Amino acid sequence: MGITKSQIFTEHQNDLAQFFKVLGHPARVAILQYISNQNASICNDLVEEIGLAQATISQHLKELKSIGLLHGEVEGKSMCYCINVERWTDLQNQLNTFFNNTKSNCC
Amino acid sequence: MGITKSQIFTEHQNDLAQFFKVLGHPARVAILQYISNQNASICNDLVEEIGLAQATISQHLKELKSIGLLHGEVEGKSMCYCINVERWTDLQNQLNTFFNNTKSNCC
DNA sequence: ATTTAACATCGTAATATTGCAATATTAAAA
DNA sequence: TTTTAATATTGCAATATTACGATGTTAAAT
Repeated sequence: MGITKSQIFTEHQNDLAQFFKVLGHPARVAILQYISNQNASICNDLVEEIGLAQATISQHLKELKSIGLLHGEVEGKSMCYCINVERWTDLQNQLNTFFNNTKSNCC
Repeated sequence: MGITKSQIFTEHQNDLAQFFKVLGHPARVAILQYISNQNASICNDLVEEIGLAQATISQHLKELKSIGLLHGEVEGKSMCYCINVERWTDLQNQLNTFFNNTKSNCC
């Protein structure tokens, strides 16, 4: 069907999966890394750096914004995008909690 | 197009994104959590616990196996699935490295 | 040997995602 | 005011994902 049955999972499971999902595309990984190296970035730099069409980069930026990982500031005609460090750290902690709670031995 | 342009990204970016992607479905999060709580699990338990069809659970298990996170052992007619702790820890370290390297202040 | 139980795989329908061209929108520059 | 530059949005085509019924496969139980 292509539709995820979110109703049968907990809110936490859905949230966690949503975070992972947004990070689950190489363009979005690359965007985060590039912004981090530059300490900030305008969209046009990303288009040239990454090599996807402007519309496509814009879409990926939107998804990263949707989970609060990026925020953009208008700078004249440009947008300055940067990582929301507080959210970034929060997310890292959440993922580590998941990893630590899910470790187990077996078989 | 629906097709990711993997060629334009580094192997590391693609690998990282692939890990995130596999974890980016609530059913797979739920499977990992359940297996962890039980310390191991047979597929049929998961079908009852999670409430997806057997074929669907089997498919999700396959994806978790594809990144080495789970391994299954034949136990008579059943399969005993469990988390590959070594791989699990390795993955956690990789993700933390990514998070630590990608932190940045801005704007 | 048959049956049964537990999984895996296949085929398929429905929906989601990716990517881009075309077209807004917005603000500075001319 | 018109132009230009930078980004967002829309509309689509191609491919991927999710889910499940039906059908294999395998090993224990009868």
